[in-house]
Amino acid sequence: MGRRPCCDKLGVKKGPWSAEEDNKLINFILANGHCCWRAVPKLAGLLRCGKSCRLRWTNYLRPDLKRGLLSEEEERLVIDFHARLGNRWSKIAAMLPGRTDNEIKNLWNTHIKKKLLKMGIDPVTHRPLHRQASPEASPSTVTTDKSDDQLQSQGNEGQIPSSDNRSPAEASSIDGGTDPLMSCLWEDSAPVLLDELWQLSSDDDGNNYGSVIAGRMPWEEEGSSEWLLDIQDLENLDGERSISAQGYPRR
DNA sequence: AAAGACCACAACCGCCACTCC
DNA sequence: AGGAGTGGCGGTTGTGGTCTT
Repeated sequence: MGRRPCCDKLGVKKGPWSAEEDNKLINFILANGHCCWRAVPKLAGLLRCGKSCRLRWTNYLRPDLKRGLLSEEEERLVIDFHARLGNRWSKIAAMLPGRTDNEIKNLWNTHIKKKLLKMGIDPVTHRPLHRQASPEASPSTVTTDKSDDQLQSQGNEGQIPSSDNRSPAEASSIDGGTDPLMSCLWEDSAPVLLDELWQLSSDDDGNNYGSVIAGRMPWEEEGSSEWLLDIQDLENLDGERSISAQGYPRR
């Protein structure tokens, strides 16, 4: 097709966003919304491409974003959704309100993957590593002698022979068509029914994940309005920002 | 205290899907 | 029908902070 780049490289700023740029983008979108991302930088007076603006907004500036580390329960959800969906970060993120695909992807690559490996669980297939030594143990062709790098580059392709990027678990769920959680996910529905779905669904080994979510869901915890404070911080550009250039206190 | 290694995460890149004309 | 434009996704990279030697 031969498409144009999303922006002509000339005169377009790249790299980390300044507080002033953030402020401009926030003010513009809160006032006007974003009808067309390509037009946003021009209208907002930013020397950025629309794609960069969209990314900055969705991954960092969006008012409904949660900040800070994922709770253990959120982490567990990510692991389970990954087992079912593979590297479909946006789908996974959609089930965790206030979290972005980028955030979850980063978390997976930096934390969870290592954690699972440490526990002897293959982060790709979500099966015990030693079980994969036997040919019939896993539908995957992954073997234990693969390095972490190989697993990474393999992504979820290693577990998915078909071209549609489905994990074996999700493929079987879809083919079976009986998993309410999966049907919810595939229908892109909001996570409002998640509690019930967790209670209904159980994994291959019969574990009932409903018990994991016995109490409040992670996103019900307080702090969902912290963005207001953050925006106020951004608007206070003359003073010292209480948040770092990345937008939240660093570790 | 300094240097190098390692880690975490924001941002970029390239591709794909969808819509419009 | 198919080209062009746009949004969105997943993989990767760059950068700054922290840790280790």
